[in-house]
Amino acid sequence: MERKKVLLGISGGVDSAVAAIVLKEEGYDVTAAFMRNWDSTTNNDILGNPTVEDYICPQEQDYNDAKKVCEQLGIEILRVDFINEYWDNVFTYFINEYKLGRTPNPDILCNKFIKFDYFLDYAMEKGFDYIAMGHYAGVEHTQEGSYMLKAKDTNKDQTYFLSQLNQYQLSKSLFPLAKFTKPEIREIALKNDLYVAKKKDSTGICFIGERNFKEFLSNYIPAQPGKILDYRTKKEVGEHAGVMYYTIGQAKGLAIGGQKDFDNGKWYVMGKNLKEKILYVSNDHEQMFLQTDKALISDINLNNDKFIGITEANAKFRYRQKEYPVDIEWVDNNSAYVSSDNLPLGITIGQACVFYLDEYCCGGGTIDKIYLNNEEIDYGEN
RNA sequence: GGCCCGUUGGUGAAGCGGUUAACACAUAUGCCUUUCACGCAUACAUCCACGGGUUCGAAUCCCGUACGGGUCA
Repeated sequence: MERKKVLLGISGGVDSAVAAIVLKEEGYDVTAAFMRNWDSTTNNDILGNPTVEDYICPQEQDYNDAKKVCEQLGIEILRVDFINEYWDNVFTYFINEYKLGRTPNPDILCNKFIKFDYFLDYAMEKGFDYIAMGHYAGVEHTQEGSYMLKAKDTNKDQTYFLSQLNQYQLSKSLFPLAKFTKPEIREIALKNDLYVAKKKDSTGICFIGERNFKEFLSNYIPAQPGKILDYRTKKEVGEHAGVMYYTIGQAKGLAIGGQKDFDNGKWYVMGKNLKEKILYVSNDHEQMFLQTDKALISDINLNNDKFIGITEANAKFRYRQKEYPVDIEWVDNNSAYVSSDNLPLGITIGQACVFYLDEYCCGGGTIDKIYLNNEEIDYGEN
C-alpha cells in the first residue's frame, strides 16, 4: 500500500519540526515547505520593527533553522512565497479594519487565505494527499466529513485561529500535534536532538513577528491625534495619537498618570468615537463599563454541516479566554446573535467569536456589533 | 497692599525632627502569548521649589526669595 504524501508547513520553530517527526512515525511520506509571506523592506515595515537593522532578517534565520531540521530528519524542504497574496488577502483587510476603529485578527485570515488556501492549492497541484501544520488542534476524518477538535493541550489550543476553515480545507489537513502537550513536544525535540529543540517560541502576527504595535500600525495608518475622555464625567484625562491604535480593554500606552479628581486605578479603553477622534476610558474598579450581554456575529463559518442551526454552544471571544455558554439566534446563514447574562468583559468588535461543542470546534465568525440590555454600544458613532 | 495656606519622582498623593522618602497610576524591561489585548514580576526620587538658619540629626522647625491658591480694605 502506498504511503500518503503530506506537505508539512514548516516554520523553523519546534512545533512544526516535531510535527515532522510525528508524521514520519505515523508512516506518512513527508515533505516540508517553508513559507515566506512578509518582506519588511518591500512592505515598508520600518517603525516599531526591532529587527530592521539585524544582519540577517528573521525570516532567513527561520529558513536556515528549518533547513537544518529537515537535514536532520532527512526530508526534502521546499520554499514558497505568498508575499503578494498575504498583502492582498490578509494585510489589506487588517489595515482597513483598523482604519474603521475595529480590532481585526489577521492570523485567522492568514490561515483561511494563505496556509489553508494558496498553500493547500499549491500542495494539491504538486500531487500531495494532505497538508499538515504544527498547530495545536485536532482533526477527525470520518464518513460524514471532517471535524475539528481541540488540542490535548488546552492551554495551547489554537483552534480559535482555525475557526474560518471550511469542510474542504479541513478534509485535506492533518494536525500531528493534536495528542501532545507543549512540554511533551519539547521533550520529543530534545530526545531527537533537534537543532531547534530549545528555540524560543515565536509570537506576534504570523509571518511578521513581534513589533511595537502602535509604531507598526503608524507605518500604514497616519496618526490622528485627539482627546482621551473619562466616559462618566467627559473630563479630559489625556491625549492620544489616534483612536485606531488602541483596542477595547487596553490599559498600556495610554500614558494617563494619577488624576487629581479621580480615584487611583488603571485606566482602560472602553470605546472610541472615530468621527470626533475621541478615545473613551474609565478607571472604575470593577471594569463594569466593559460589560456586554449580546453580540452580532457575522461571516460565520461552520466547518461541518452537522452544526448548521445550532442554538447553543460554548463561545470564545478572544484567544486564550475561557469558553462561555451562549444562546445562538440565527439571522441568516452566516450571521447570528449570541447572548448570555454571563459574557467576558471587553468583547471587541473585529475579533472572532468561535463556537465549541464539547471537544469539537464548530467554526466561528467576526464580532460585528455589541449590546447591553438590547442597546447597541457605539459611543455616538451612529 | 495686609493676612492665611500650599509647593515632595512623569502624574496624583502619603510622610509633619532620626524611614531604604509610603502607595497608586504612568513609563521601561522581563514573563505570558502564533492577533490586538488582559494578567503577572521587576526597575525607576543621591533626594522633598530655591537660599540661609536652629539641631547631634530636617522633606519635616524658623527666616527670607520665587511661583501658585484663598481672603480682607
